[in-house]
Formats: sequence, structure tokens, C-alpha cells
Amino acid sequence: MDTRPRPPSSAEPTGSARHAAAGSPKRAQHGGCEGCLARPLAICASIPAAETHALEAVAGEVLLPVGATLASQGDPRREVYTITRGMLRRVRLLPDGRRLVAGFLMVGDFIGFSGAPHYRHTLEAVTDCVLCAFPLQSMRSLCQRYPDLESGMLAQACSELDATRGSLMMLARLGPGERLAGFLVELGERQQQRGGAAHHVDLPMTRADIADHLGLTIETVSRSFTKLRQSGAIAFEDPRRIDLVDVAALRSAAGL
Amino acid sequence: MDTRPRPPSSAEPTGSARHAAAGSPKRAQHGGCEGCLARPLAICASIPAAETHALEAVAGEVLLPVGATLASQGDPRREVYTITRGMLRRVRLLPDGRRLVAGFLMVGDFIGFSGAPHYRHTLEAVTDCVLCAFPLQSMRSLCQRYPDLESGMLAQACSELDATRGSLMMLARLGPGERLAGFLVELGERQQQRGGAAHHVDLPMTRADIADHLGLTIETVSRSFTKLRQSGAIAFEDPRRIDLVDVAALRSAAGL
DNA sequence: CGCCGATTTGACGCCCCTCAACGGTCGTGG
DNA sequence: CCACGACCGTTGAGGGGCGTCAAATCGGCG
Repeated sequence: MDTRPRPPSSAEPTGSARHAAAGSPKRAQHGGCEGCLARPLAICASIPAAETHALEAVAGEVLLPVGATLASQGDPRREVYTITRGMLRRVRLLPDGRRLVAGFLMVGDFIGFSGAPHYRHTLEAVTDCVLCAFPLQSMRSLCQRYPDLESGMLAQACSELDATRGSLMMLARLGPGERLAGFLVELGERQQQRGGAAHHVDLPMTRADIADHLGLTIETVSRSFTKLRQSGAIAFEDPRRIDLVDVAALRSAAGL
Repeated sequence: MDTRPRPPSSAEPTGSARHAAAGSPKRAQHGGCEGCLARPLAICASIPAAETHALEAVAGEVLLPVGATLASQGDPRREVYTITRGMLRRVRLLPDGRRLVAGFLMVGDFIGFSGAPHYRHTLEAVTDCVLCAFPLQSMRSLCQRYPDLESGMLAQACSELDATRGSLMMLARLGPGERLAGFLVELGERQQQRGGAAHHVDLPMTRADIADHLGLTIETVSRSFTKLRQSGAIAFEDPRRIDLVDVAALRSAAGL
């Protein structure tokens, strides 16, 4: 009765990569919190440096090659994760193939804020990733032992809620160009927090990922890119590497 | 450059109600947790019944008449709330008047999951409301004293995150009829948890509120209602009181 | 009864989705 | 080395759905 989907939707069916067939997750031993680049960004920082052994004792390391899936929609939730390297996407699929990318997850982000016993999203690696894995049960006991950890998680969950509510406005009331502007600004800020250059955004994800994140089609995303470029707000030669020329204009377009 | 808004947007400019000019919030003394209808639904339940005096000691009661605003976008956040009676809407306004209703808040819901120091939304009473107010600072100390309270809040924040992510899919990829179907089902379930009749939904909010919640216009919402009615999925005479005739159809339309 | 707001319905137009084609890059294999 | 295919991104043409504008109906309240 309503919006019709496109036949088989867009991106790959989880396991049909280029040639080597998108490897699967591999387990490894935890490398230690000391030199961890993600630690200052992650909830792990809620535990004092002197006590990281408690984390290391229960943590495992997961290596996730590009295109691999960490967990699938419907799987039981047994672990939570902190991202140490790389980028993931959080994908939800409708039975008819319509696809939503509910978010992109970057270094320091926490995976596991959910009350559901099963995953409501599939988690796929946009780039090669490394994650710290914690059994759900261990995380619960750690929270009891270190109340600051639980406060930290609550705070983090609240900011994620803030961010998600921001996306609501974007999807409900902004036009394509405005959505894209907001997306670029936000991604740029997150990359800057992680040591990226200001006024520069790297886009490891495809246009299809962006489209499914913004509730648009690939074509409309592409057209919006060229319009933003023509307007002088952004510049790029490599479509995966964007210059934010006029951040103020981008921000105001996105209602920020 | 993009979607153009309608001149002055839809609903009232916060204070121009029917005739009596939408009263303002009134303070009262807290009535006690014992007979509180919201308690079993709210995070307050994380504190044992024998200890409710700790809550009562710091709580205040707020009476909010229809149309009144509890807090405005940009105000500093000083308190958090639990809803005891009535319904509120969480509204965000863009400078040009575009409006989003980020959610409807009902009895037992908690207001205050945010990391921001200022409100990012305006909170307006859809019906007459009663709320329990807790100073932010008191809530923090309560969390230290009662770790279960903090766990409860984390759990609640996680379910809200789940719900908000569900809205993302709705806004990004569902058509008008599907969005409305999902909205009705979800609201029906929440009302049922609160003692409402199954297969019946009360809509205290206007079509404009629904439209701004679903990212549509009033007219499209209205047309979607009549289409759902013609399809036999719902029935109604009073537009504010909807019969859910075929819940299965509604659920599957919404991708649930 | 008259006014006002809420809801519904109709006519029309624009924006975005759909369908299609093209160019560029990369990796493979002849 | 170059031909080839796969994937990605871009651009153009066309159609449909939802927003826009307009008007009618209904109910509540003064």
C-alpha cells in the first residue's frame, strides 16, 4: 500500500565480498589496556588505570575483516564490545529488503546498549576492525564492583540517546542536502575527537551505506554531494575524502 | 536549497490555548510513593518499598495543565521527572518553524536521560499532567546510595534507546500508512501496559502532533487513517479513539 | 446562533524515487 | 601489457507519491 522497495536492495548479502569472500571474525588474546588507543574515549576509562587488570581478565579480542559480520539481527546477545580499531555499521533489514543503517560505530564506541535479549541489528565491519569483547555476565559483575563503570555506561547511553534523537529530526524533517550536511559535520566532529584533521572527513562507507543511513537513495545522495559542492560548502576529488569548506553553512543547513 | 517549510508551522506557539491561555506549571508537595500508580512502571521501583522515604524527601510534585510547557529547548537542566499522570510530548523546533515530536511520554516514563546540560527539546503537556520532580543533584546522590537505582536507570535508558532506534527505521524507510500502523500498535501496547483495553487506542494528541511525530503532514496522516480504515485494519467514529481491528496486519505493515 | 479549531477530502505541483546509461578504478587473467 | 568484469559513483529522463493550497464538515463553546 505504501512505499515500494527496490527488488534486492543495495549492499552485499553478508558474505559475498570481492574475491576472498569476506573473512569471518577471529578470536585472539586481549592485548592489554595500557596502550589501548580507544581507552580514553571508551567507557573503560571509568575504571582506574590501576585496576585495568580486572577488565583484561574477562576481555577477549575480536578481529573483524572488512565486510564480516560481528552479530546478526536475531542472534542472542552474549557479549558487549568496545571498538579498538576500525568502523562498523549497525544495520536493520526489513523482510522485503528495505535497509536502514542505524548508525556508524567508531573507535571508543560501545556496543551493547540494549534491553533486548536478542540483537535488533546486524553489525558489519565497514573497515577492518578490532574489538574488545566482554561477556555480558562479566560486565554485570564489573558494574557491581566498580559503580563508576555503571555511571559511565549510563552517561554514555544518555549521549547515544541524545545523538539518536538528533537523527530523528534529521530523518523526519530535513531535506536530502540538509541531511547530508548534518551527516558530514557530525562524522567530521567524531573523527576530529579521534585525531582526524579538522575540516576533513573520511568516508570509509559506500554511498549505499550513506543513503540507507539518511533514508535516501544512492542517486539522491550523489546528487546532494554535487549540489553541496556546487554551492561551495564542500569540495572533493576523491569521493571518499571530503573537504568541509564552509562548516558554518553546513551546520546551519542541518539545523545545528 | 531543500525542503521548504510551511510558513508558521502547525501547532500552538506555546501559550495560546483555547481561551484560558494554557496555565503554567504549579508546584505542590509530594503525595507519597505508597499509592503512586506510576511506581510499578517507573524507575522508582528500583528502590525498595521500605526506603521510599529517601525518594519522598527530595521529590516535589508538579501540576501541569494541558498545553503548559514543563521545560523549553535551551533551558538549563536542573531536575529530572517521573510522570505520574497524563501525557507529554517531546518537541524540537527548527529556526524556520519545522517541528518534530520526538516522542510521547506516558505514566511511569522518566524524563531526564540526556548528557546535555541544557534541554534539547521542549516538553509540553498533551493532557493535564502530574509529575514527580527530583533535583539532578539529589538524583545523583540517590544513585550512589542505591546502586540498584542506577542499574534501573541504565536499563530504562537502554529500552528507550531500543525504542528510538525503532523510530529511525520508521522514519527512514516506511511509507505513511506503515508509519501510522506502527505508531498505533506501539501506543496501544503502552496503553495496555498501563491498564488500557486491548485493541483500543486513545489519541489525546492532535493530528498535527502525530504528523510531526511521523515526519508527515496533517493531511497525509488523515488520508492514511482513512486508508487504514477502508482496508479494515482499524475502525473509528471518534477520530481520537481508534479500534485496532486487525493488529496482525498493522504489525506486519510496520515491520514488527 | 456564530466563531473557532480539528479533521477530512479534493486538486495540483514538485521533489525524490525509479530506471537507465556512462565513466572510473581495481583486480584478474589472457 | 591490455582486455575484461565487477563494483562504485555520477548524471539524465520520467513518473508517482506526498506536500501544498483550498474548501467543506463537524463539534464545542460562548
